[in-house]
Amino acid sequence: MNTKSEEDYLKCLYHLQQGKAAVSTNEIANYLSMKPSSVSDMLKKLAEKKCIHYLKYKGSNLTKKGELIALSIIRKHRLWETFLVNKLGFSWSKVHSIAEQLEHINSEELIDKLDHFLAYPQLDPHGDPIPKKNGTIAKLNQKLLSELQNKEKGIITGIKKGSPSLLNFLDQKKIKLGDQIQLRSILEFDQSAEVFINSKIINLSEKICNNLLIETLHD
Amino acid sequence: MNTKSEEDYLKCLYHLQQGKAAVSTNEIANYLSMKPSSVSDMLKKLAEKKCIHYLKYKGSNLTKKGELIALSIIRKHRLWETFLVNKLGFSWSKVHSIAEQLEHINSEELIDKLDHFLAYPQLDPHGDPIPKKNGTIAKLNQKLLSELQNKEKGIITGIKKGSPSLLNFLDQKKIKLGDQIQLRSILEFDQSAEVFINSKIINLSEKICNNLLIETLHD
DNA sequence: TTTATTTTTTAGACATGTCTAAAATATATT
DNA sequence: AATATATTTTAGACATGTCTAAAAAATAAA
Repeated sequence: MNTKSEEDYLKCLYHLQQGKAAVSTNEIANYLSMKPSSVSDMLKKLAEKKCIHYLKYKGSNLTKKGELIALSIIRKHRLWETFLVNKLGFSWSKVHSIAEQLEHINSEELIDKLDHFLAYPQLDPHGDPIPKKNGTIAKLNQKLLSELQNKEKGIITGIKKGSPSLLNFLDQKKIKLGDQIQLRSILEFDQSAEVFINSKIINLSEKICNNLLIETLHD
Repeated sequence: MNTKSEEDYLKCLYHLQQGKAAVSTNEIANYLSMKPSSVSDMLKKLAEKKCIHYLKYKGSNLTKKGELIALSIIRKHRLWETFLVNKLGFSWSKVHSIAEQLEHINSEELIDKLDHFLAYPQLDPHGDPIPKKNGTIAKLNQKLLSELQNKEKGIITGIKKGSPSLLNFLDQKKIKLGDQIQLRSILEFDQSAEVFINSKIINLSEKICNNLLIETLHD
């Protein structure tokens, strides 16, 4: 078993190493709000446990073993966030710090049952993919609504330029980030879209389609 | 804020001091599977934080402050147990160790929302009363089914002599510990009871009424 | 390519919460 | 009441995970 601290480092490595070959000690220290010397100590320990590859002065990155641990923490974090928002009615923005605590609870059966209770969600409330039990994780696949294939569905994860007027429009239509949406058809004459959302079909203008980010789902 | 360790000691004190004037160091050590010397150290610390009254060589007990902390931990523990059983489908016997972890999660809003989600339960799945947010806690009020007032309701929390044949009978009738039950009437000629349980009315013999423990509820 | 700067590691300190062994106190026995 | 036994505390050690300050290595600048 791993300590909370070790888990935090592995999760941090996972987030920082995306794409990169190695992560520097300073980056980690900065991310975790710790001193580089503390990070050095922990990196040594994680290397001994075969969770990371670590070359002094050169940086570190996760081994397969470390990556699987990181993914299981991220899985727990995102499932708990989903629970907090979907079941307990928390808002979006307040769940992160609570999930940071819950992600360290240790019980495989708990997570299996939570996953089932939530009906095996694919994305968390922020639109990030939830790793599967076996450690696979879907790549983010964000598109504009206007780029969706016909009948393709996904989850509204954001808007293109942060224009507040669009947020207001969505609000007024009772559309929230996190809602599922499916493209039903694009109308010829004005390129507006017929979409299925919240159990009904509505029409969204071309401009809106060009500014609404959708994380596509494939089941 | 208190550490997990401090919380464990306070909760332990709460459980051990019921009725007694003071709890001995050895009792605590035994309950927590620790050495008495470790307990001494912690008692000193908790006394400094005004969570306990502590007289060297004489034993300790909770202050009002310590008691409120203990009750808030017990509240969290029992709410989480209720969640695990009622929502996630855990069995009775497996929830304790998971709740031991969850009870240390720190977020008042989380517990408020969980309480609401569970519809403000009064008893946990083991039939123990759940402390209220303000620190009040109902006294256990276990009676035999045969001692219930007419129309009184409660939760089945156990059987008198652990007779397995009664458990089998309950099983067969799909009655479980934790089920709510209400006495509707006692029939004159054989003292058998008409009770409302699991959305239907059934008849239970006098013998069964004399062996079924009910934790009565008053709302 | 030598020097200055930045990054990283090492060495040693500290807090927390545990332990063992020994000393102090309380309780039980005769 | 004196002695034996049991309980509790103290003193000192250790592991974990952090820190500061100094040394070592890598990188950038002149």
